[in-house]
Amino acid sequence: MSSSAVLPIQRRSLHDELVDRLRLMIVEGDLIPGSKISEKDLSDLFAVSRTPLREALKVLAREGLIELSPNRGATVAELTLADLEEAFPVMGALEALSGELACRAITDREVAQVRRHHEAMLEAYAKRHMPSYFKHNQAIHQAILEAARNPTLEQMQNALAGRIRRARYMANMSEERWAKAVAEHEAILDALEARDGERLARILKAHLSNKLETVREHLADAQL
Amino acid sequence: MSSSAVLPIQRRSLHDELVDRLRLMIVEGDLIPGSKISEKDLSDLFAVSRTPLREALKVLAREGLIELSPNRGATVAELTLADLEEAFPVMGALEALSGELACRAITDREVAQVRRHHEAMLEAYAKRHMPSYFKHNQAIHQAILEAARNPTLEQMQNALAGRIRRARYMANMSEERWAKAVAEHEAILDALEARDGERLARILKAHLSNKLETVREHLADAQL
DNA sequence: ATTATTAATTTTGCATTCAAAATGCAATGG
DNA sequence: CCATTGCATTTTGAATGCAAAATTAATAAT
Repeated sequence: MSSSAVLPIQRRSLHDELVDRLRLMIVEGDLIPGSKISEKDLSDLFAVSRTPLREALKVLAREGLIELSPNRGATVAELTLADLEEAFPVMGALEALSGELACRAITDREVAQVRRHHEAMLEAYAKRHMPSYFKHNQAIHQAILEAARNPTLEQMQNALAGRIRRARYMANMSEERWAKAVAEHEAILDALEARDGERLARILKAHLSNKLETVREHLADAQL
Repeated sequence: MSSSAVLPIQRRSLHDELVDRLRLMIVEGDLIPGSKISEKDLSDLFAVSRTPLREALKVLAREGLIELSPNRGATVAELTLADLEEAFPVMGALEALSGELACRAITDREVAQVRRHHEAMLEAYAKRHMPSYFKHNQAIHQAILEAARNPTLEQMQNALAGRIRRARYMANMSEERWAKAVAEHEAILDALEARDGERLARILKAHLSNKLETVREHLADAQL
C-alpha cells in the first residue's frame, strides 16, 4: 500500500479554500488595491454562497489584505509606501529571529539545500531572470524560517510576507541594488554555514532594511 | 453644538463585538483551554444567530486562540509550555523592535508617563499587590509599543500578547524572579530616558527571555 | 459483560431568506 | 442649470432552513 494513499483524506472547508484563493488573487494582483469587492460578484465567481465567502473576508481583513467598513463592504487594501515602511522593519525583526534560531537547529542537509537554492539564484541573476531569481530567493528565506522550528514565528512571518509580497510585483530593482542584494545573500549563506546566529540575524535585518530602500527608490521613480 | 455630538456614530457589527468578547473570555479564562465550543451554546448565550458567531470563530482561530477542525467544531486552544517557548522569543523580537523604534520617536511627555507607571509599579511591588503590578507593567509595555509609531507592529504584538497573557493567570512569580523583573524594569526606564534604542532592545529581549524562564519554573512546579 | 452495529440525535457547513442600510436616480424646486 | 429631496434598486448584516457529518444512545451479538 502506497504511503501517501493512507494519509487522512484532505477535506477543506469552503471558507478555508476561499481564504487561500483570495489571498493569492490579492498577492498576485488579480484584485487591484483600492477596488471594491462585491460579495455577490465573488460568490458568483467561485460558485459558492455568500456565507463562506464572508467568513473568508473577515479572516483576510484581520490579515490586513482587505479592509472592511460596516454596511459598506470590503475593499482590497492599498499598499502605500507608509505601509511598507511599517512592515519591513517588523519583517526584519522576525527574519533576524528566524536566522538566529535556525543556526541552532538547522541540519547539514538543510544547509546544503539552501546552498543549492543560492546557486540556482546566482544563475538566475547571471541571466537577469527575475522570476527564477525571486523563486529561489524566497525558497531560501522560507528554508531559514522553517529551520527555526518555530511554528508561531512561521505563521506570523508568513502573514506579514503576504502583505509585503505584493510590493514585489511593483518594484523593479536597479542593477546596483540587485548586485547588493546578491552580495548580501552570499553573506547570509556564509553565516548560516558557520552557524553564526548573531551574525546572520544582523545581516538579515540589514537585508530587509535594504529591501525597503529598494522599494522606496522605485516608488520615488514611479511616484505611485 | 457640542463637539462630541457630531462625531460619526460608532457602529459595530455583531461579529466584531463577538470577536472582542470571546477573546476576553478566553484570555481571562472564562472559557477553559481544551474545552469544546458549541456554536449553539454560544449563540444562545449572546443571543445572536450562529452566522456572526461563526465569523468570529474564524477570526479567533487565525489568532490562535481557538482551534477549528472541519465538521468537528471549535475548541479553546491549549496553552502548553511548548507554545510558550515558541511565543516568547517572537514576543522578545517584537518588543525589542518596539523599544528600538520608540527611542527614536517617544516624546518627553510620554517618557514621563512611563515613569509614572514605573513608580506606581514599584509601589505595587512594595505591597506585593499583583493586580496593580501587572496593570502598570502592562501599561509600560503598551506605552513603548505605541511610541514606536508602527501600527503593524502594534497589531502583531497585541495579537501575540493575547495568546501569552493567558499564561499570566497561571504563573505565580517567585520572590527572586519578581525582584529580577523589577530590576530589569529599572534598566528599561533608564535606557528609554537615555533614548538608547539599541540598549533598550537588548534589555527587552532579555526581559522576555526571563519571563519565559519564570513561566517554565512555575510550570515545572505545577507540572501542568 | 463487553464489543459491534445500527438507529437517533445533535452539530456543523452552507444556502437561502429577510431586514436594514447604502447607493443610484429621477423629480422637484430654487 | 444645479442642488436637494424622495424613491427604487442594490448590497450588506444577520437569521433561518436544510443536508451532511459526527456524536451519542440503543440494541444485538459474541
